[in-house]
Amino acid sequence: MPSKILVVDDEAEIADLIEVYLNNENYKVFKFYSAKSALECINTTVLDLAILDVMLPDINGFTLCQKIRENHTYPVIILTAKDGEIDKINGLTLGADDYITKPFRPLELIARVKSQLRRYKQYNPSHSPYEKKDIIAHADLEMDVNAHKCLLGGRPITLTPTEFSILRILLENKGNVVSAEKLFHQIWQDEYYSKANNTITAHIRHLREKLNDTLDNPKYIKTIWGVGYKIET
Amino acid sequence: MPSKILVVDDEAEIADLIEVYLNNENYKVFKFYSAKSALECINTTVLDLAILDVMLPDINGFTLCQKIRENHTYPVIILTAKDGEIDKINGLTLGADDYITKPFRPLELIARVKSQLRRYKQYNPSHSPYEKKDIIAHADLEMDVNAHKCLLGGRPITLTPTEFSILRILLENKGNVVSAEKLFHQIWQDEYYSKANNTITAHIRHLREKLNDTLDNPKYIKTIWGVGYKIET
DNA sequence: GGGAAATTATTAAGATTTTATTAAGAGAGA
DNA sequence: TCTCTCTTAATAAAATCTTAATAATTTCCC
Repeated sequence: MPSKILVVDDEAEIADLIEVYLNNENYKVFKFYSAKSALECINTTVLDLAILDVMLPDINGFTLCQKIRENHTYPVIILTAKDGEIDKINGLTLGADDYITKPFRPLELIARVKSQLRRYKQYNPSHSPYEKKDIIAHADLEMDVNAHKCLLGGRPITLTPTEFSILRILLENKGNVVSAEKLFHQIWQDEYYSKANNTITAHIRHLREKLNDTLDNPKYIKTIWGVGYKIET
Repeated sequence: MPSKILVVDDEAEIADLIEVYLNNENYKVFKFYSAKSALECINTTVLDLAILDVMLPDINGFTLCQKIRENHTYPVIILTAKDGEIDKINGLTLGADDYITKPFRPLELIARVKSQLRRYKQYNPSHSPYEKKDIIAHADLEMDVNAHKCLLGGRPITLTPTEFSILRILLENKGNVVSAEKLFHQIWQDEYYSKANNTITAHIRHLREKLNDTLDNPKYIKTIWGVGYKIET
């Protein structure tokens, strides 16, 4: 399975150039010209590396990097036109793994990408392609994230996008409680959240219905009163 | 435990300078002016990172890097006077994790060191000296903060959010007395507190009930008269 | 030191508030 | 039109807080 790489740069020529070089190395590229459009990808796709430009029109690269770090540990390479030392140090401090100044030499970029991927995957068995999970399984539940399929005891059940996301997030945090607020923010980015909002509960109900979960003895989604929901390990 | 960093450079001033900066960050530095003398250290010491100059009198930095990679996976940063693209690409291809050209800015070097260590240790639990799990244990009590679980002698007991918070705060201050007022403020931020308020006491009672604590000889939550509550070490 | 008086803590039960579930239907978007 | 999402309102469940009575501990005055 080829590594999946996120590329975000508002200068289309540069993003396109990077894409060409990465494709040439057989990587799967997810290219975006704005941070906002990239955010959805970050929250729904299992990625292996991200290349972010700092100067984006909507959200800057540093912030985007932090957003990634909230839930992921794959390497992040920051690209920038500025060569300021402070900038570099900031970038690296905020969770980036490498910092490359424009204009860069494509082959060096590729070399740094390879180096980061080697560190991330080869030297770190838990991230290696063999154990890599685009398929999340738990008990007799099985989710194929890319295919957007969900099997319950071998039988397919149809989930709406939101239901799918909720179940995926809960499974990714298997064993830990996830608050309604966190679910909300993971799914709808940083929109306003209020406790009066009942949508998460509604979707949870639909999910439990489809999973045949009873409230008094739920097999999958447990309610932790006053805290959130969780799936037991 | 401070991270252990190998520094190899035949230019003594540079090696010494790096050592000063690294010591300043509380790293333990193993400094050598030649590759040969460094080799023994590589084979006998458990290191966390290596900074290697390319132009060494005896064995060049690339070779040294490969020697390290024969048995170790900790990050290697290559230093060089040359800014050639081919060199950089070679270095990164041969197993290095980063490549910095001289003259370099010390703070950038430090930032890159930190970034590499973060990747190596923090993002990769198997190398991390401390467990990442958020578990507080005391006697036959065990709290998993993320899972919002509490085990008493291996058996799960269900605590309400407030009870959970109180027990957590007491355990975090194990050995020290925590006043009712402090508990109150930790849990309900900076709301008004009055001694007439009996809520903390009520929750303490529920907690003791669930923990099977008797008042005359409490195993967990002791009352310090006129002061507060504490859990003995 | 002994013994009220004052202070502080515990207990228990039930009212209140908070939080979660349910169900049905309106609204948006394909 | 159909599915999905979100809202509303009613209901249910659980946790929290209050009250008041009781118990324990300290204070302090003789």
